[in-house]
Amino acid sequence: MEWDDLRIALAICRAGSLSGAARVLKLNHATVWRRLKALEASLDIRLFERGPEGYVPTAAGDELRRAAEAMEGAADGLDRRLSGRDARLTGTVRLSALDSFALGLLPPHLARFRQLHPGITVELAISSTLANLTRRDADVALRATNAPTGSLVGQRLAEVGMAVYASHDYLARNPFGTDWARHEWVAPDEIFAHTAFAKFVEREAPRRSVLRADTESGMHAACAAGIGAAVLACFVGDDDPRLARLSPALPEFDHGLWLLTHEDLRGAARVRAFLDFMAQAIRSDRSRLKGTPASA
Amino acid sequence: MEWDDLRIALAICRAGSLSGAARVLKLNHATVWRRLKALEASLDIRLFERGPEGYVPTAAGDELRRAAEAMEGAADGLDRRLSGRDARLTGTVRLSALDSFALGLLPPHLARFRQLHPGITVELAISSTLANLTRRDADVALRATNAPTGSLVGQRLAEVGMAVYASHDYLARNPFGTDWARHEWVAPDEIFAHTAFAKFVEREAPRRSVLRADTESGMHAACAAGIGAAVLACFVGDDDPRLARLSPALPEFDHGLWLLTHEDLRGAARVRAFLDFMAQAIRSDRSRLKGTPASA
DNA sequence: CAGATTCTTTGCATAATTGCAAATCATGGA
DNA sequence: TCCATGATTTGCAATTATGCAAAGAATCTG
Repeated sequence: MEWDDLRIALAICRAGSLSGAARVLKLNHATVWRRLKALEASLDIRLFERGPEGYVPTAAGDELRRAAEAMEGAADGLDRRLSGRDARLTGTVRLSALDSFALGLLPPHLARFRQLHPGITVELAISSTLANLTRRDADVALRATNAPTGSLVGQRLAEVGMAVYASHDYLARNPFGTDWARHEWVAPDEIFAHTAFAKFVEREAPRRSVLRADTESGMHAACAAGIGAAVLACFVGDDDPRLARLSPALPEFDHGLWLLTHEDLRGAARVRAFLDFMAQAIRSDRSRLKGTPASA
Repeated sequence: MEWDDLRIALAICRAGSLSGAARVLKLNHATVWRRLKALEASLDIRLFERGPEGYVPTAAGDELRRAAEAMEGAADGLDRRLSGRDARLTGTVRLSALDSFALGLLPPHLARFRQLHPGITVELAISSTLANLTRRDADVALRATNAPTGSLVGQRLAEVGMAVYASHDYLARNPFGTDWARHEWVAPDEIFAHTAFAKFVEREAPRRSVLRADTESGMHAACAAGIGAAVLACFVGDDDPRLARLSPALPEFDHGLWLLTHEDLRGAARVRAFLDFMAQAIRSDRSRLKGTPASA
């Protein structure tokens, strides 16, 4: 099956005639006719009914139309990117985000933003949930906090719910439900002993931490691997089929998710575009982020 | 731009040579060469670097690859639907993979496999580079090892190169080049003190580990955040624009990447399909995995 | 109804593409 | 270093695809 024959059949679908398609494709109409005839022969399927309305796609012709449109989208997107014609907005936006957001929430949104604005390079600076590892300047920060500080301005997009999770494997071996003291725990590294989670584990299950990690992704991986229970963000835990949730969202861990930028960057077109896009994208995820039962 | 030329360029991406692509496409190699040359001329962009590794896609070549794969998915899906051959294969394939492969290498291939075989569910069990966290059974394992063990059989697909990386921010503050003893290090957690990397850091820079992690992803994130230098897989470090490579691929860390399965699963159609697909997909990434200078 | 217009289908000549074979290049092994 | 092997690049002839023009069919208008 020749891919370019699919393109020709698509043009026939759209024009409703061979000569119309030929004009659009800048081919001789005889060529269009022959290529369609060859395609129908190779597939051994009639793609069009020929009648007073001209060429009308059969059911198979409709299937072909959908596939060919997807191919056209991919090819045209490639053409625009390679020719540099799709570069209205340019520049770099530096985004600082926590690792669980960077890995669990942002990739599809960043991919979509990239499609919309291929001229904008997003530099993602991953920082740890459990520590503020760097003082690097970022144009935009996605922060789990309860209020913006300093010269940062922004908008609160969602509540981030946290809950207790454990893997099905682990639970098969440790069927203790919500009896936290009997569980083994994947806990924050000791340098983060001041966090709410660390305090929770020390209070509820002293000396039951069997593994410690310094990133939420690390704890997530270890929890999923069956080492122990952990308190994870609901949007991370609920999306992982290996995990079961053992508690409702715990209010003592709740915090807001803010999209922040520097006051003086708000007018920059690329930053504006990014902020607008990310705000809308993350808001569309807010029930998932909150971890309400509807999304469990 | 001819759609069928994109298909040819995709075959070159995968085979890494003109003659390899010609064999797959059942074309004469001279035809492949000319069609590529014509495509590069029409786009006025170089799509491949030609070197000792064969044909290696440029950035534009990678763009083309993605678009062509999407087109291929649409075309193949159409072919199957029109021929009634769709949905032959069903079932579950459980894949065990190391976290750096799971996060850095596999997602596009798994997405592609899903397109080809929507009836097959792939369950991904992520395990840590640095520890074998679980004894769960997997149908297929992607392992960085030097020989298969036990009842596992498989094929060696690539060399995985490891090298020293550090972020540009870190290097601006610590311009010590290859003087390892003066660097600060992101190192494996102490429970993994037996690994080649841990021994390397103890030998080259005793007591200079400023942060430890129990996953390669965690070390990667910390290295990228500017905490210190780290030994990372080349396919992870080279693809991260925040990182600079401070060494060539280090032979003492080199290991093979094997695609393994149980002897008794080799005949299962879904596993066979998965193995065949993944072997070809990962082979096409082999120069990236090896971390040769051409891809740095 | 006849004529004009448009579309589809076909035959032939021309142009473009492809395969074949050879020359050239690069790499690995003895 | 030489030889073998495989890959890339090039020239020529053969094959295939395409355009041109004409024949045939369908529809519309006066």
